[in-house]
Amino acid sequence: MRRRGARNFAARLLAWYARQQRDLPWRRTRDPYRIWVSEIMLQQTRAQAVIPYYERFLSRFPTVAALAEAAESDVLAAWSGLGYYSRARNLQKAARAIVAAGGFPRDYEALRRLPGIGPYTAAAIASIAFGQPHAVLDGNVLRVLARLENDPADIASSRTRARFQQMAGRLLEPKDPAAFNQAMMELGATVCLPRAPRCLLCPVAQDCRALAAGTAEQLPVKLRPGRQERIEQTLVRVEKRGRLLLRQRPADAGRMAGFWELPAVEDLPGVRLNGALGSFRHTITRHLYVFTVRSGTLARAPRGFRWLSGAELGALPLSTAARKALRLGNFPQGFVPKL
DNA sequence: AATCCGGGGCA
DNA sequence: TGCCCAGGATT
Repeated sequence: MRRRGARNFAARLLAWYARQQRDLPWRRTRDPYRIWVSEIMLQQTRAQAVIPYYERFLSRFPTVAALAEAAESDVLAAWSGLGYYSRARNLQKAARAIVAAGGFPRDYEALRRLPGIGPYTAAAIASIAFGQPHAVLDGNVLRVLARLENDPADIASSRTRARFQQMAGRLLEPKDPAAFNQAMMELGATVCLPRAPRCLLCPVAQDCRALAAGTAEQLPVKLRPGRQERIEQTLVRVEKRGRLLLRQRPADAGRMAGFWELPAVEDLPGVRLNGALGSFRHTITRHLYVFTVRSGTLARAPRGFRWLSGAELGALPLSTAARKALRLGNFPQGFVPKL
């Protein structure tokens, strides 16, 4: 980059990546569909968390056509537990657009027009699946670059991001954009860690101005307090003849639309409450929910509710909060909520 | 430019 | 407990 030029930087990085990269399932294919699915799942989600979902999702929907033809509830059920469910809806919308267009888009601009594909994902697919010279900029790359340049700018600001995007583009090795991009992210994920970076193992330590200055652990700078809000709520598990009372969130609900969840106590006028089954915490973005779960009885299902068996639950998108609530007891028989 | 969207893993 | 994660859409 500076002292020795971008070429030598890329050479050191790529040599390291060739030896030290993790064996991840999406690195064993060049199928654009599989690359695409992996990139969507990896948005704001760690690789280790993605792996089991990735394998299951692809065995369930092996091709773009299979995904396009599926029922949305099946797609959501396969995504259930991964979070950010608009990713799954947009993935299927995009699959239908790809089928309608007659093929997978190959260039950055066309990829960028698909729902759920922003600047990062378009660059990732264009480079990894099609070898095009677009530099990715994700949380890992931002951190690596801030440290390489010892740059204290706020990475939450869009100006800083635009500047770093240019920087990444200058460093990019045009002979192998796929490996270069993945190597930058791999470095951030396994060596250039947010706290306690492993600088002794870093293949580009000689290029790093933050290491020389002793500021690596202070970088990157990210302003934005974002206070957490605490919300307490009581959920009720109402059972009748081996079935559980659940309700489906409306299709136009802002978050987790279409997901099945347990009723809160205020949703059930006339419910008779029994003992407490336990409590648990559940964080959604910046809200900390503290749920208490009680069992209750009710003669008939109120409007919008249904009685569901354990087998039926298994095939439906179930909120993670509902799963945690069901783990507190033994209902329904034989149903073990995955988590 | 600020907010919202899930959920888990880590020190 | 707070922070971060192969971000994107909406306002």
